[in-house]
Formats: sequence, C-alpha cells, structure tokens
Amino acid sequence: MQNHERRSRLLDMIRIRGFAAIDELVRELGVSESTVRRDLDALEEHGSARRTHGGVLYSGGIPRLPEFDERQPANWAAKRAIAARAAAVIHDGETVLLDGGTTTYEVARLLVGRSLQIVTNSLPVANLFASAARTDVVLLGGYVSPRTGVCLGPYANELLGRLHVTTTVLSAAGITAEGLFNAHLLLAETEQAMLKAAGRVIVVADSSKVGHKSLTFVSALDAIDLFVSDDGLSADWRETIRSADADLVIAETPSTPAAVS
Amino acid sequence: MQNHERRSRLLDMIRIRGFAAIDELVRELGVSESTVRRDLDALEEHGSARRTHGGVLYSGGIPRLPEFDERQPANWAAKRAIAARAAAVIHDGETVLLDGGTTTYEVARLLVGRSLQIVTNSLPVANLFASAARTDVVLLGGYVSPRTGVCLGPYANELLGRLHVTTTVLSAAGITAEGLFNAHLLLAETEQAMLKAAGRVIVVADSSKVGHKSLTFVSALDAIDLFVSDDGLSADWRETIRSADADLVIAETPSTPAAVS
DNA sequence: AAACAAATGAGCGACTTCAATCATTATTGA
DNA sequence: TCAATAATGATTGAAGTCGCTCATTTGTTT
Repeated sequence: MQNHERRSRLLDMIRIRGFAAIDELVRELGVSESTVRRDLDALEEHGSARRTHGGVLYSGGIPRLPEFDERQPANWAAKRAIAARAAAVIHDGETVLLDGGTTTYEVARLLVGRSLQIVTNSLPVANLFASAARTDVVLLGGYVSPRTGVCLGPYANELLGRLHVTTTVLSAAGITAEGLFNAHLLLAETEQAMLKAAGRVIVVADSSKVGHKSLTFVSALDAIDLFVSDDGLSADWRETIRSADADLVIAETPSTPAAVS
Repeated sequence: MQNHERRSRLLDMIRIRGFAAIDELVRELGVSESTVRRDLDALEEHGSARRTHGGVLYSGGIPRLPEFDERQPANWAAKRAIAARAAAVIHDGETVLLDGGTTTYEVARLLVGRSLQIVTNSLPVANLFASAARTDVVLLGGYVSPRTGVCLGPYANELLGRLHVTTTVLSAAGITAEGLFNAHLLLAETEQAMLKAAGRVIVVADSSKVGHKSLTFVSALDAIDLFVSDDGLSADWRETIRSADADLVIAETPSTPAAVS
C-alpha cells in the first residue's frame, strides 16, 4: 500500500501506452487526481516521465538514436522526395535489401505495409517492419553501432555473402566521379557485400552529397543501376552519372518556402 | 505554400519528438493556432497523429509488438521482482546473452547503463541498449518473428555457435521435472545454442510457468545454474529444482494490493 | 496511548485549451 | 478584371487543467 507500488504501476501504464491522460490514470488506479498529479511530479523529477497539459509522456525507456534526431528541415524535404521516388520503383513481391541511414529510413517508412521481403542491417528500419504482417524481415546480425543503430562487422558481411536480393537500396555519404564513399570504415565492407548480393542497385543521396568524398571508398559508379537524387544536382553531375551507365531519377524538391521573416 | 508542405513539416516535427505542444508548433511554423489545430485534425483523421489536451502525439511510426502490450498487471509485479533479482547477480564487465520474452526484457531494462557486453536475439532488447554508451550490443541476425520481435533461424544459431558468453539469461514457457519447454519450435533450437554458448545459465520464469509443459522440449534441468522465480513456487518444486543441482532465488512479490473495492 | 509525520483527497481561483464562428486574405478560373 | 472558392487568422464563451491550500486519514515513534 506504499506509494512506491502505485508509482511502479503508474510508470508501467505510461511506458506501455507511451502517453496517458490524467483522468485515465485516476480512473484506473482508483486514487484521487491530486495523488496522481503528485506521483507524476515525482516521476518527472526522476526523469522517467514528462508531463504535458492533460497527461504524461513516457520519456525513460527507448532512447532515440542521435543520428535520427538532428535532421535538418532543409534536408528532410529532399530526402522525403527522394525516398518517394525510390519507393515507387520497388514492386510488390520483391526482396529488398535496405542499408542504414536517414534517407533509406525514409524509403523504409514508405514501404511499410507493402508485400515485400526486407533484409536490413539497420535496427530502426527493422523496428518499422517488426510487426507488419505483410512484410517478412531478415535482420543482419553483428555489432550494433551506437550512433546509427546499424549492424556491422564480419558476421553481417558473412550472412550477406549467402543472400541474394532483387533490389538493394544503398545510401552514400559522398559521391564523386570515382564512385561512392562512406563515412564509416566497417560499414564500407558491409555495403560492398550488399552490392554483391543485389540484382539491382539503387543509390539514394541528396545533391549535397554529390561532389564530395568521404572517409572510405565503397564502390565505383558502374555498380549503380539507378541513382535517385534531388533537383539540386547540376547538369554536369547528371551527365557524369548517366555516362556511368546508371539510370537517373531526379526528385523535385517541393519549393522550400522562404523562412518566415 | 500549399498546406501540404506545412503538414509534412508538422508531421516530421511530431514524429521526431514523439510529442509536441500546440504553442510550440505555432511558434515554429509561424502560423496561427487555428491553422495548426486544423492541420492536427487532418493528421489525426489520416491516422498518423493522435491529439491530446495541449498537444499531439505521434502514432504512425513505430508499431508496437503485440506481445509487449498485453501484459497482465498481475504478472508484471512478479516479473519485475524476478528481473530485479536476476539483474543483481550480473556483474559489471560481463558478457551477457539475453533471450527474448517479457521477463528477460525486464531484466534488460535494469541492465541499461551498466558496463556490459550484451548479446541478444531480441529486437526490443537491442533497442533498449542501442544508444547506451557504456554497453556494447551484439545482435543475432536472422528472420524476425513478427509477434515477439526475436531473431530466429539457422543464421542466429550458427552465429551463436561461435560465441561464448559469461552468462545467459533464458526465459521459459514451461518448466517440469523433465526440463525447460518453449512455445516456439524454431526458438527451441536457438535457445539450445544459447545454452551451449554460456558459462553460466540463469533461467527466469514466474511460478505460473512451473509444472506446465509447452510445445517443445528445450533442455533438461541440469543445464540450469540458477533459477529465479517468485514466491508462488511451491515447496515441492523448490526441492525439485534444488535436486537438479541448480541454485534457486525466490523473488518476493510485493504484496499484491487487493483490488480497490 | 499520545504525539508526530507522511500521505491522501477535496475545494477553489487562475490559467490554458478547445471548438465554433466570422472576417480577412490568397488562389483559381472564367 | 471580377467573381467564386479555399485557406487562414482573430475572437469568444465554454470546458478542462493546474497548482495551491487545508482538512482528513494512515502509519510510525516515543
């Protein structure tokens, strides 16, 4: 009958629902509104809940990956547009290999609910599909990178070596005439294995990535079957891509409204 | 300047934060409260957001696994108590293999922030540790079971065959004098592999599981080093466990407060 | 048993949020 | 250009929520 037990139940309730209204909690716990309010204050003090007007929000459990929080609004628009075009060329029934990264994550979001087999090394992507009835998910194992939530290492590469997929959707941290570049050393090997496993390779990257190298070389341009980018891509680069025998799809960025002055 | 673009931004904002207050959105979007309210109504209609008093809650993205939503309050208390005792016998610096299941998930929650290496086949468990700086996570790959979010199949087993961990925390759907039982055919093989990989085996199961078989046999009792259960376990069963040469820890269930009449 | 401390529940005024209405401002089509 | 339509922003009364205080209950200590 200590308040401790009640607070545990309370925390469980909001953890499972993600959000709960005060009157809900009052009804289900059978205590007064004042008590619930006091408990909520304590929980907020402790850091495991965040109060809002009219309810509580769980904030303790699922720590968000930093990579997915720092998205620049300017880039979203391009990434979302690119993702839409990339998702459109994937057909039901395919087996799709999805790389980690924010752009591929946007592609994944658009594929939820489709009838597909998904193979991925990205924890956030796997989460998206985890309870989707129409989609089978195969997750590559290995060491989980804390910052981006992707699986790395020899185990992932080895498993990839034994898989074949119809389409791979790859992200890139940099693209030059020499080829694709990635910011993560271990990931480069994994992405090379992804390229080998694929019948068709789609690379998604917004135009800001083009013309810049990154830490490690991944692959030459001729491994790419389809490159999806946004309309910020210059004519020169478009020609470079096409001359590498890759199809090119340009997603139109919705006219970024000038920041409200 | 169409409302569509603004609504995209709005949805992104609430998706990333999980929750946003109305006045926040008004300030950051630079439009009137009325407009935000109308957009929110539309978004709610569409199903990707849920309105609350004072704000919006994102509801589109991360579908919850059914297994983790239907927890009975009665069992929580026991599971939480068991988890606390199990987590207490794990020391910093260990490599811990965590099975899937709700009880092991509770153990995992208590281990977040500890200095450990975690190996798991459970997607929800991996999510817990994904951005914990002090904990390394290794995820077993394979086919992801939609209901429970665990990785199954030959790939997971194979990877397990090459790992060694100091402690394995295993769950069980049933326990009799014959041994441990599990409700999932493919999972049985994976759990057998987990047993082989372990220096020490901890089994966590509330007393309701004891005395019942389940679909498939996993292992005899003598593979268990430590069994953690709650005080609902009868004296007979305690003796049975001890005679199988396993240590026994009984977690005291906080006196379940009689339902408020 | 009495005194004390802690926890709980009810009441109240101040504030916030809500939904609906109406005026104003873009956008579209002829 | 003008009219029609849609989108936006301000206003307002009603309803909901918040934090506070105070009386009551519960549990503990001497």
